[in-house]
Order: sequence, then structure tokens, then C-alpha cells
Amino acid sequence: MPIFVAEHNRMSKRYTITAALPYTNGPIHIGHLAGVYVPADIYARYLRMRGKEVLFICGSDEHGVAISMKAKKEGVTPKEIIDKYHNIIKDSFDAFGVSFDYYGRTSSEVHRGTAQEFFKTMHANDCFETRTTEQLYDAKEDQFLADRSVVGTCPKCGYGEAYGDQCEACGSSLNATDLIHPKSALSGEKPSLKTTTHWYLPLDRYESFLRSWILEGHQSDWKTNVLGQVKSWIDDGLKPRAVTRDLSWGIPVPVEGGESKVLYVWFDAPIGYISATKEWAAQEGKDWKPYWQDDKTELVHFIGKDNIVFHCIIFPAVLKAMGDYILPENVPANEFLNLEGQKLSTSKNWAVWLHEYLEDFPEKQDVLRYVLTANAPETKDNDFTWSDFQTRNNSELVAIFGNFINRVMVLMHKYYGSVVPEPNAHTTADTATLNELANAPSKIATLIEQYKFRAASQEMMQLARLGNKYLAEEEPWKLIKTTPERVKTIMHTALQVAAGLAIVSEPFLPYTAQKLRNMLQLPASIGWNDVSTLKSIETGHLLGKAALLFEKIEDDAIALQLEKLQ
RNA sequence: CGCGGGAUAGAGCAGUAGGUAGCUCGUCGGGCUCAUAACCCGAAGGUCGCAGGUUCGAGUCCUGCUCCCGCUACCA
Repeated sequence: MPIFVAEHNRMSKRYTITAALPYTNGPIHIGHLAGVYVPADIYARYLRMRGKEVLFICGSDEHGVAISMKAKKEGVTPKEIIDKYHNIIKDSFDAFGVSFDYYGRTSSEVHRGTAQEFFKTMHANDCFETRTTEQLYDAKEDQFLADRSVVGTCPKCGYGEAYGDQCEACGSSLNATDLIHPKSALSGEKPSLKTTTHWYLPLDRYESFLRSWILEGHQSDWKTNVLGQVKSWIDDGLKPRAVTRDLSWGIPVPVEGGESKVLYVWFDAPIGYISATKEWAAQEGKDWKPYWQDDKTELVHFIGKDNIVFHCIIFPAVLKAMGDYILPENVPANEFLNLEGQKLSTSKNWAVWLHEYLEDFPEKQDVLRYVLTANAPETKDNDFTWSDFQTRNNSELVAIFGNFINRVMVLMHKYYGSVVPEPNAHTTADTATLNELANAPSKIATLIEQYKFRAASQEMMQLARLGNKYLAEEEPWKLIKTTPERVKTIMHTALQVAAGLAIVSEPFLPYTAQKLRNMLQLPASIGWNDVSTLKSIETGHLLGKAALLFEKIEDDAIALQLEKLQ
């Protein structure tokens, strides 16, 4: 009898799950996977197994200065940059089994239309304020300059190469207009001051709404890091935030006076979730609206900690302003993952890139998924080391999970020609093991629903330990010589555990789960709810061919990875 | 400077509403030999970042401090 049944009550029927849109100025690495995409995928796969209607959405974020700067630097068009990385990123997700229902991109026509419609609606409903300010302008390049794009002499320490936002010599925060002898980083010309007018989202109008919705309404079910960040912002007093920029690469501002201006990326990016939903719905012949406008739908945003303010403050304010939209039920933001003690850095190439990992460790997607889940930065920044990767593979996946399955398969083949024998009466040991097996799905379910994926993955592994322990204590290899009838019951029981693993491991290790299902010849109709009934595998069932689920990773493969980092 | 998160055995992490500090890996000892020298059992190992305070009692509450990470920047 399962002990934990509470989760059934509070589960919704439809879920819209989003994973942060990766920015297409580079490929993605293990930090992205650990913080956002693996947890989101575990959640989505789990809910689908529970028979829920799930829409799992993501896409490429393709606007913003970083991309136009990169394009300029490489002498190509922004379009070439985003196409290149969009494809690399999309392929990485596919390869790692991240089961998006749709992966869109913010450069699409549908997205342009959706984002512009958001802007126009909010504009018409007086949701914006306009402000005119003076900003540094590069006449030669004919564009306004970001603070970061201005260099000059620091007014505090006299360092000659200070950036407009911060002096790297003395650490002071600066305004670009404070710099002595400012120069444009683009052209080297002296910038001039020019007035410009922009639309602002007056976040201050949403302060009390946000306070009661999040700080009161979600006080107990949102993560502390998220609540803390939100509280900090709200207590600080929310200020109007510009939603438009003087740039050329982006979505044109669709109202009068918006010529030569584009929507600020943070305004258009989250709307990308909705655009992607529309594209998916059109493709599937469905209506997109229930996924965003039906209050029986649960919306969950998976993001990294750097994104908290956008998904908890700004985007909800936009959704609220639009009126018809639901708000996120939860925003389970993760902290960051470090690599060998140092933070990941694209510019220093201090990263493990997913597309490169797959070249070095083909077919080992699940290993990385597992390691990143078992050591996920759920409550604080965590460290990924290659040595830990090796240990987790060799000592856990190979020695515990893979080995248990192999033991069962070998014994079954040897004793019964892989035909499931008929069990006799259960002993207390059998019953205890079967009880624990029956309880496992509920335990794992509860943890997943609380976004505790690390603990959930360990609970899954616990099942393999249970199987090993059961075999060690029952010693069928001895009993086969003395009381062969008893062995039938033991193997039947051990097989139920193996089948349970095949099912319960799917959200975490989708490729392995599929392999294991094939080995056990589990019919597709057997799923999550069958684990507890203990009838996943019946007497007389013929098992498939045995194969190793995982293989050891040797020291030289690890040494090679460490060398690559240098 | 301000704000948020973190600092717990060799390593990586849990610690739920304060009451003799847990998990995984590693190490050491034992058992087993069906299994990818894998599995199972047991043991050693921590003054819970530092300094104070509240309490009969604090990893858990309060104050101060140190260090790491993040946000406050058109690097999303």
C-alpha cells in the first residue's frame, strides 16, 4: 500500500512548462543543462507518465546587442549568427533527450506578430509611460551607446581604460557620462549627448499586486532563493523600466514614434514562450489559448537564478497588464554550476560544451543527465568535476544500477531460459522488498512535484540498491542447488524491482529506460501506476536479450577532458 | 555601498516547526561469488565559516564579522 498519496489531490490536469530561452550567441554547456533543461525535462516527462496534458516549450532568444556586436565582429549578418547557434543548440537538446513539444525562435514571423501585439495592446491600454533622456551617441556609427560600449578615464582612480559602467582597475560603478575623455568602443570617436524617447513599463504600479501574489500567496511553495530575490526587489521599490531601445536588430516598435527603435530583448524574449505555443498549436491543429489563458492550467517556468527578476516581476507584470493570461504557479530557479572550482565562462572557454561532450562520449547522454541531476545546484552553486563524473558513472550507474539489472538478466537466462517463473508463497523478506518497491513511485513523485530532482534521482537509485541487497541476502545462486522452488519466487520478485526501475527511471534516464524496457520486453501499456501493483511482469513472460546498460569510464578518458580545459 | 543565496565528515550534498549531526562517493575491516574486481554488512571520520547572545538545550533563533556566488549594467 503506498504511503504517500497526497500528490494526487493537488495535481492539475494541464501543464504549460517553459524552459529559459537560450541566447543564440554561443552553444550551450553543462551549466545550462544542469540548471534548467534537465530539471524541466524530468518534470515534463514525469507529468506525461502520470497522464497529464503537458506542453513543454522553449526556443532560441535571438535578439539583442550581443548578437549584433558578435555579427559585426565576425563580419557576418546577425541572421547568420543566430541560424548557426540555433541549429547547434537545437541539436544538443534533441541529442540529450530534452523532450520539448516545440522549440521555436524569436526571429520567427509569429513571434514578431505576437510581441508587437503585446506592445500595441499595452500601449493602447495606457500601460506604458514615455520618457526622454540624454544618452551617449556615436555619430560615426549612427547609434546610441551602451554604457559598456564607452571607454575612458576613470574619474575616481585615473585608470585610462575604464568602461562606462565600471572601472575594472578600482572596481567603482560608473555612469558612462562620468568618464573623462570618453571614447566609443565601436568607432573610437568621441560620443556626443543626444536626446531619445523611450517607452517604459511602470513596474511601480504592480508593486502591491506582486507583493500579495508572491510574497503572501506563494510564501510556502516557492524556493527561498526566488522569494528572497523577489522580496529584495519589491522592498527596494520597483522603478519604471524601458521596454524599447535605439537599435536595429530586434522587433520594430509598432507604434507611431517607434521608427528606428526595437523592443528591448527582455520584453520580447518571454513572449517567445507564447509565440512558440502558437506555432506548435497551429502545427498540431489545436487552440493555443487554454495553455496560457485557462486558469486550470498550471504554468511553470524553469530558469537559472540570473533570470528571477524577469520571470517573477517583469513578465508577470506584462501578463497581468494584458489581462487574459494566467500567472506562473511556480518558478523553480536553480543556482549556478561551476566547473572544476571555477565559474563557467564562454569567453575563457571554461566550459563543457554539449555538442563536444557527445563527440567524446557518444551514447552517454544519460550519464551526464544523471551526474548533473545528482549534483544539481538546487539550493546553492555546485561544482562539476570530471572526477565526480567518473565516480558517479562507475560507482553508481555501472556498479549499482547496471550491475543489478545484469545480475537479474544473467540469472534468469541461466536458470529459466529467460522465461519468468511462477512464484511460490512470499516470505517476510519478499514482502518487505515488494512493499518498498510499491512505495517508491509515490516517494519519487512527491519529490519531483516539490522540484527536488536531486533527491528524487537518489530515491530512484535506492530502488537499484534495494534489488542488490535483496539478491545478496536471498542468495539464489546457493538455493538453486538445494531448494530450486524458492528461487522461482526470488527471481520473480527481483524482476518486479527491475521492471520498476525501467519505469521510474524514465524521467531521469530516458535512453536507459528505453533500453531496459526492451531487455525486459515490457509492453508500452505498462507505466508509472503499474509499479505499485507489482504486476509489471507476469509469469510466463519471455525476456529479451541482455546487454550492458552502462560501461565504466576509464582514467584516460577523464584525463583527456581535463587536458582539454587547459 | 545596498539586497538575495550559500559556508555541515577527505569530496559532493541533506538537515523538515530548536532536543544526543544524516546521505552518496571515497577510506578501513568482514561476508558473498550470480554479476561490468561488481554486490551486501560493519567501522573510522565533523568543536555544523568566525565571534558573541537568547534558551534547560541551537547546524536550526538574534547580533556583528569573514569568504564565495548572483542581482542592482543594452554582457538576457
